[in-house]
Amino acid sequence: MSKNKKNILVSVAWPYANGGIHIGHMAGCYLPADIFARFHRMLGNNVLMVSGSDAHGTPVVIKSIQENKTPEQLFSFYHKDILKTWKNIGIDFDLFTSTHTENHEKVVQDIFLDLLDKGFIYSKEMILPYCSECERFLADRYIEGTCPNSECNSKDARGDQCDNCGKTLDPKDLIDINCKICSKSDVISFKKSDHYFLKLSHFQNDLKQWLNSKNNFKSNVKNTSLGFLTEGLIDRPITRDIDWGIKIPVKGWETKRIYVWFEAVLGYLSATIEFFSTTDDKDGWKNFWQNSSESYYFMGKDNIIFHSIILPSILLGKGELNLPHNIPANEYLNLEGLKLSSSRNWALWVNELSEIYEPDSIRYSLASNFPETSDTDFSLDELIRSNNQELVATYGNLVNRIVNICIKNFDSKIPKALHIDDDSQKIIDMCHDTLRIVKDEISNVRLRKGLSEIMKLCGNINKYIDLKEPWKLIKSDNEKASEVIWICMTSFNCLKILFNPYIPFSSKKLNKILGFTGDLIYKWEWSEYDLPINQEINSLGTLFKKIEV
RNA sequence: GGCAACGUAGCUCAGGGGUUAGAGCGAGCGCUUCAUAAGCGUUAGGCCGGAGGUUCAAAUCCUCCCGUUGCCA
Repeated sequence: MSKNKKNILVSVAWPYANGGIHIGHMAGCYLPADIFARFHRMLGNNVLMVSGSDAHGTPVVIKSIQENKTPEQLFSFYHKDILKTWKNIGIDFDLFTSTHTENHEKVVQDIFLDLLDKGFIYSKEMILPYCSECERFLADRYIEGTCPNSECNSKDARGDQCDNCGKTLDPKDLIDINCKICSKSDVISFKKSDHYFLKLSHFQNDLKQWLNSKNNFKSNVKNTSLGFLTEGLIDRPITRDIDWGIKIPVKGWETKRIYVWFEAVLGYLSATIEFFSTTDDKDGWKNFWQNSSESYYFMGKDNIIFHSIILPSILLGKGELNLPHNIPANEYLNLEGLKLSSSRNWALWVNELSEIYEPDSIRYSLASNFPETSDTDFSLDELIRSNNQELVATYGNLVNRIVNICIKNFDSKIPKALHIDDDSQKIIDMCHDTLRIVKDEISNVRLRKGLSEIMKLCGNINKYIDLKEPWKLIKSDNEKASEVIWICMTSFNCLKILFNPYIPFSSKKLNKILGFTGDLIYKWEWSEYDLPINQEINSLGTLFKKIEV
């Protein structure tokens, strides 16, 4: 670990291991986090980017019953599928683990016992729906019946809410209730069951003070969280009657498990501990959870309060652990105007998409339209358009036109500039400016703005080329032609850096085209003299392929 | 029902009390030909969801309404 560098923990929401990753997940958190992490690694900061599959919980159990598998088999299947996605699209985790590890279980149980010992966790009796056929307690949303609202009477009301009239329900009020899992009626009864509760109410004031001080939070995150506090925090049960999940480390509680929302958010901590457990520095995790380290939590907007209220409460209870530095939650990405939905199969799966399109094409089209301030819309037409009109026409073609001139007229060697005129100097200045601007934008997690600034630089280099007309200079003024080609090449060497967090595959290729060998360690540093004169460039074809429709 | 965010050119989105409201794409026109029919220039196109209010001044702040999304009950 280098000194005088920041420790940046990039925490990314844990995907449920009951399905694959679609473009909504990608735009919501995985790609933003990856861009952010790659950028900080380039700055030379100590970065740890962690996440993992959320293996436990009722949705995994239900899906496994439907697919006639064990929960473990189901989790294992999707965990592998998700790992494949990261590889396909270039999401570069330092550790992508799961909640189904011994390490995670131990971390969660230790914290559970610590909070229990401190009185932040207490037990209380609840009355819950129980299915005699399935022999299990059911979550409210797994029982259904007729809506008690006389103006509605919908037969598809769930125990927690009626989708038809939108009313929130108490499961006991449902008429003709039946079990959603076995689909039988007359099997539901209400039974007593003891559960542990997290004393959220205790943290109300500390959370309010903390949230009020977070001026770097975006307004949706801050206001949603503060609004939640205004309503008054209510203690929530953190255990369930289920047999798939983390065991409760207390005698007599063997038939119950810890509720996913309590254990999954602790995954960030357990994953950090797991990462360092395989190194010589077993206590290294503390560098990312204590003192001046900064933690960023990437997620979709539906997940905000788990990271702004629940996790901070647990961390405050445990003590000596940093609260989130920033929670750059994104809004939602729609697909052709409609909400993404796995159950209605309205989604584009990243693994399927990456079989057809280059990862950088997918990354670019998503990043140029990240839902950072409002829901945004995505379509395949838009992916093709942004690939062809922006990546191919503006950036790829820019590189290609100059590389061709260099190959044909300068024997594939980087030429030397004897003089730098004002126009050329402007390009160099623009490169420096763009590096500075984009650094600021990415640091503040305004990733879309950063990307558009880089494309603007591409446009300006194209303008410079049209102004200078090097294809004419070659015949009339070779010295001037050399200057123009050198300026372009050295600015490409800057573009390679600027684009690397966003579209790393093409940056790697550009690095090779420019004649560098081996895996260059990218740094967020550039000088016009970084590109050696006379270095031989490589003809490796275009950076991007046009998508024919 | 409550809270929060959002509603801006044909499309996707920026902006956010102060001269004629911005970008990219799409459309029209012109220039160019080194390049992946790529590049450059230029024109057209918007009572900034609706109605009130505050202000010398509102797309921007406030209230209400309508719509979209999320969370909570």
